[in-house]
Amino acid sequence: MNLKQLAAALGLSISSVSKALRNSHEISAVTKERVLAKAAELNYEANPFASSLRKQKSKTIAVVIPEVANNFFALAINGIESIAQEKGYHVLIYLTHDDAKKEIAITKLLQNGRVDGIMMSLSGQTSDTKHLEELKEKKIPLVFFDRVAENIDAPKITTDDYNSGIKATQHLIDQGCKRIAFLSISHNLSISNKRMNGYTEALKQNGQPQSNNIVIPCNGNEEMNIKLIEKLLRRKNRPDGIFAAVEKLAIHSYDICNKLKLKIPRDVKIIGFSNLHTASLLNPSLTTITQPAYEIGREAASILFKLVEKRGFNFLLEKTVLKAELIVRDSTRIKR
Amino acid sequence: MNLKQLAAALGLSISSVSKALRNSHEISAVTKERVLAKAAELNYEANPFASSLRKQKSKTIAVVIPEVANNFFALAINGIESIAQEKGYHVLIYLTHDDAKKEIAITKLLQNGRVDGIMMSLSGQTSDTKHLEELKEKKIPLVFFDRVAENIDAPKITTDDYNSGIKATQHLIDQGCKRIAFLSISHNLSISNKRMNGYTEALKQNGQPQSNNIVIPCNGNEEMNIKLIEKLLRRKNRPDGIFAAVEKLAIHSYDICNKLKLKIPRDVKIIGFSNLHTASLLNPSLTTITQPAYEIGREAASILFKLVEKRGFNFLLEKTVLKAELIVRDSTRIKR
DNA sequence: TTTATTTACTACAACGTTTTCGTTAATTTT
DNA sequence: AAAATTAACGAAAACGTTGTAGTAAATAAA
Repeated sequence: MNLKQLAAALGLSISSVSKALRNSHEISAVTKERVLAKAAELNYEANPFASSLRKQKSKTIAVVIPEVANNFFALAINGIESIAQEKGYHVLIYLTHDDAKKEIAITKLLQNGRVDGIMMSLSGQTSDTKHLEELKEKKIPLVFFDRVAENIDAPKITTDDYNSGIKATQHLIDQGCKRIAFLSISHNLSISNKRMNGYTEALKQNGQPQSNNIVIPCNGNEEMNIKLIEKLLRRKNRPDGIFAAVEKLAIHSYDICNKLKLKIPRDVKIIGFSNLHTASLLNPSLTTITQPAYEIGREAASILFKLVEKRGFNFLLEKTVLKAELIVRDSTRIKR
Repeated sequence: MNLKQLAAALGLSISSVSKALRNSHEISAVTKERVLAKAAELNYEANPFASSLRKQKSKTIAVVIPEVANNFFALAINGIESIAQEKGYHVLIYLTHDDAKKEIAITKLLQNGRVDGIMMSLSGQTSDTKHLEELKEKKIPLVFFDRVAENIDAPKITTDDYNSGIKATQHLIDQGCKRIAFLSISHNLSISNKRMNGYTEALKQNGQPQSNNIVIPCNGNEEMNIKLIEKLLRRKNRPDGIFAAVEKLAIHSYDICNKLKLKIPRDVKIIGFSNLHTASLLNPSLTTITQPAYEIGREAASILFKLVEKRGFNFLLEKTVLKAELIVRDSTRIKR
């Protein structure tokens, strides 16, 4: 069922039917009625590829993220999808699994007009950003969220990672921690670095010497991370507080504490960035810095659509910073 | 950069270049080389809409699921995406949020050739399946996974829900439970019904009268579900075992036990279908029936691509049943 | 009444591919 | 050497839309 057949069934020209369907003023009201009725009757739906080809618009956006089995990204997708559905857009999803090569391959796929815009959260392995600059050169609207590329000129939606880093670290200090370790992810990621800077700053503010900083450079490799954390907790002067830059590292820390028979929070207090909805049910419940993931998704999508719909407007390059929340639970509670 | 420009740059006709790019035997080896080189140099990528329009193929599939902030679906997407990436397909994602109306609206969107195939897990509110029949009528390849529509003729990938239901219930019985409640979701969903049938069967096998069955009909509304579960646990002869058809209901049960100061597993033992990766870290750790979500996604995607690529082959209507695993943890452990 | 203007429609040329069908020239077969 | 085949390319017609540029008839303005 295409325009041609529909037009034939109506005894009208193809162009008239097309115009009637998009409610052009060139078509009389009665004819529009007839066309709409017939289209509904024959279950006509415009071919999206013909439309896209002709209009040079795909009504589709891409979401490129490291993974989906992660509450933060899942919630962000929820937010993105809600806006996309409102606006009548379609959402393509691509997973990098924190692999820079995949990220590059994916951006290649998106250079030929398949999508009207891209929302992206960088892979932890991404250091070279040539592929992102290519997207900018091709004028494809691009918005970063959470794991942003600082050196690329594009809107960025994040949380206040630096302040949250301070808040988390200060909280551990307030709970009596003397030796606090920071579990970082990829030094390529600004979120990791900002959270770390917050950590460093909080220690400094509390008069701790730089030499007290313990930064564990975790990365994409799970097994390696687990080993690093285990090694950390086996040190003779092991930390009494852990600040995990990311949910997974907090979970690993729990596992290893269990393995090593270390009691949380008695032996080690743990805080982590996390959107785990079972944080309160963990044993012990996990103190978290929780990001407004859903809102981040919605905000990022809104901005992307503004870019998409008002092309040429490049005034939307500002950063949007949303507030993350410290939720204190048992994993950092002082045992009475 | 399009074929025309590329052809001009090469001094060849459009059709020759097109053929060279798809490695046609009509083009000499030397010319092919030249074309490939130039295409790479000029960074040529075929316009996907023109190709799709011409070939009547979109190289895109749709994944329609209730939600993404759920480990089962997130892992399934991982599986789907991994196969799609191998095959060079793109993945559109649509969330129904367990709303039948949204599901219907989404299927409408997918009827016009936008996708070559659809993978679907039904919303819990879906009772009428007319919209699914329409997809079948339009000959759009369709594969169900997990939350399948029994009455629609399409490949279905599930886990052995009935047997898992028996296993879960038997486990509770073995752990000494005398009054076991089943928290169902939507009576429209065959997975819920099958799990319930397993529950019923296990009770029967253990000589319990039908009147001992306690089935709580939960549904999409969270607050309502929480109230139902709370009411259940406030009964004077409250159950000493809960079998949750779905992860979220198990989590709610934990919350309510906390609220009512009921000790798990002492007062109530809890088991649930779940892919929660923190199940072992909960307080107490949660006994689960865990589905091979990633494999389900991969299997469903593989079958879909077979349907897509060998159109007309309708022999692939069989059901695929994968095994779910009972993982015993503390929430059902007999206290010594 | 003649000339503008508006109304309601149609023809047709894109959009960028792919593919069928020609068309030469070169090669092979008789 | 003539005929038949093959190799390598090009012209042109789709695919299904949309928008521009007509074109009649009807209405309004002169």
